[in-house]
Amino acid sequence: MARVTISDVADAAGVSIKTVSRVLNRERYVGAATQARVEAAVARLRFRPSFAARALAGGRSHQIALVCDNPSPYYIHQMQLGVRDRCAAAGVRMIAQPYDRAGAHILDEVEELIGTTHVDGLVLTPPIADDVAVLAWLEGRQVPFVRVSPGVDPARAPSVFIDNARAAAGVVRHLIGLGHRRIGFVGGDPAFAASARRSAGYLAALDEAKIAPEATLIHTGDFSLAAGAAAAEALLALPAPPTAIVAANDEMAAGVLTVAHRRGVTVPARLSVAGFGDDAVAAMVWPPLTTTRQPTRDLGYRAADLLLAPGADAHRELASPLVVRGSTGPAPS
Amino acid sequence: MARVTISDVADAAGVSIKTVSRVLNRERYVGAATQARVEAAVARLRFRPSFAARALAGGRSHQIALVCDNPSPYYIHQMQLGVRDRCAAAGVRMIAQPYDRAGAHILDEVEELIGTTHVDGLVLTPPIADDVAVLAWLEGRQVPFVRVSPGVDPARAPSVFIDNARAAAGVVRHLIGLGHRRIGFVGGDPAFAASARRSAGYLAALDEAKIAPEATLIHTGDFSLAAGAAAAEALLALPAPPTAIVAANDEMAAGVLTVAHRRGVTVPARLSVAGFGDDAVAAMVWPPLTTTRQPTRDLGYRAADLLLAPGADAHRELASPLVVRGSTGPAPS
DNA sequence: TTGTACGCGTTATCAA
DNA sequence: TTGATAACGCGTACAA
Repeated sequence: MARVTISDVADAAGVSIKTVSRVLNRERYVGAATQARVEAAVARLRFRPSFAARALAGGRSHQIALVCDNPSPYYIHQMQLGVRDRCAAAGVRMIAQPYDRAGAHILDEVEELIGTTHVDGLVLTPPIADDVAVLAWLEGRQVPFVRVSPGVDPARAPSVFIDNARAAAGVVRHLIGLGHRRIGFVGGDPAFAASARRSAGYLAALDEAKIAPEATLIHTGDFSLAAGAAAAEALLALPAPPTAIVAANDEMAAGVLTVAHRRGVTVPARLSVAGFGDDAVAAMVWPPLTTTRQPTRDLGYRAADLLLAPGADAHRELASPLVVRGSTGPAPS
Repeated sequence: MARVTISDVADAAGVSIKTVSRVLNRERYVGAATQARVEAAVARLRFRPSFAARALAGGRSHQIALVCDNPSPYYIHQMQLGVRDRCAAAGVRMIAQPYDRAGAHILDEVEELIGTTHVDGLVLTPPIADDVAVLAWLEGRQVPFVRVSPGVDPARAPSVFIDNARAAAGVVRHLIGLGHRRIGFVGGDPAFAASARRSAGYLAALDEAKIAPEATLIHTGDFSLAAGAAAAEALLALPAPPTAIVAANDEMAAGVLTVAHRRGVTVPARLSVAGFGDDAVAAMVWPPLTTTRQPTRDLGYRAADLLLAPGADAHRELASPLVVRGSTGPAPS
């Protein structure tokens, strides 16, 4: 019942506690035989070092925090699993800290998180990754952190990201290649830098094909399913409705599909819908696309890697997950 | 940039560190004036007590963990937010610990979690809430924990839950009241106790109405959207397809809807679909139901309350979220 | 009502 | 290559 401490292990192995500590921290200068004895004792006693004590004495807590506040539960979940996997492999604990933007005062939350838990580092996802007050405070405290998909001041700290404009342009280009000319767009929450980039990509692809953008075909959402549905209602009620709709994330694409189905618009015979982003909702479209890419989890992997093994290239652009999702078909003639 | 400690606060307030500690822990016997001075100093210095030190010295870490491994990101997200809210109000930090069942050895994970982090308690969600090895180990270590929706041995520890059988029966009864006689059912993952209860409710309601259950109308899924879609494929291809389908959770209901739409089956004119569970995917059905209930977050609230303020009724049955979701309409004649 | 001395379990420093 | 000892920041027991 009582906690097993380092001294217990030391006694069991017949060495001093400092030696046990050396083995635990993989320091140099430990005799092979000694090391084996210690490791055996650790395993036999099921010894687990106390993070509290390690943090107090050593200044390292062996924990990092994943701070996220995102509209998509799928995104959060994949990110959590991705970061967690890499942390586990590195012997570090990830503590997930979900927030809701409504709760305001994110800086206070971060200050308290750092002050109380002593985490060794942070992974920040949008929109917190772009909160300059948070960034400044962390820099001041010299707390290591990695930004996921940074928008403002992207070179400011280590980060992982994809080229959102290029990826969005690719999706639109694909639709244009299928013969679509009237392509609707449902943009994301402006609070997320990715939204603007995806819009830019949409416009760039249209421009490339000499298609003039039309204001009535462009809507702004907030990444929620309901927003996708609302945009689709408006788009499909147009006198000249689009033959294809691109949504800035998969959840909004699902919302578009829902409305299309309800209104009896066949997809893709009369409409093509392309989502963008996580694999999450991909299964909702038809046929369900089984992609090998897991963009969000991948971002989590890389973010954790960057935090745990710094020194490598600090700004990683991941290959864009340029998967065209949804029931994309040729434009009706 | 050095850490602000209790002694700094003590100096600033002109008292001893013990007095500061008293104020922090809201102990009795502190002069009003003293308390005010200390609190002022705490605020001015932005002092944050170190969890590590508190855990070491006092045995309390002021942290609890939410351990979940669930197929639905929506569920996890709502649960995390619910538990987090209550913890924040109580001055306790929630550290979310998502797992994937594939990773096996959940007992090891829990042992390590407790051993290293010293969390003061655990919230366990299904299926971990029913892992008897984990339960036994926690009891042995006297670690407080709360089970969410326990299946096996439900009285074994404090828990929060709803009456799944009753709720499922209510949904089915509602459909029967609309004239439906052939009602399909897509069950959940057998690893989750709730699945069996929901099936039982379905059967009970049929029995009540003297409707004989048909094997071809009953499918088993795993709570995923794809499983709902697969079941719908089979059900709608039947010579005598059901006029209504009940899914054991909302994600599978969404899968059913997707397939129905794809096959040109109008909902609800020719088919009614009822999901069950989280609000999450409710918006996907039509018309979007705005319910005031948030069943999963509610479970999180209560679970946290139970853990943080024990002594109250240790086994809380929440009112069943008996909301019939989806496009339920009368049976076609 | 307030303060003093000790210990929690680990790492860091320095000596052996 | 190892071991003794002093921190780390806070709570607890006791004394004042």
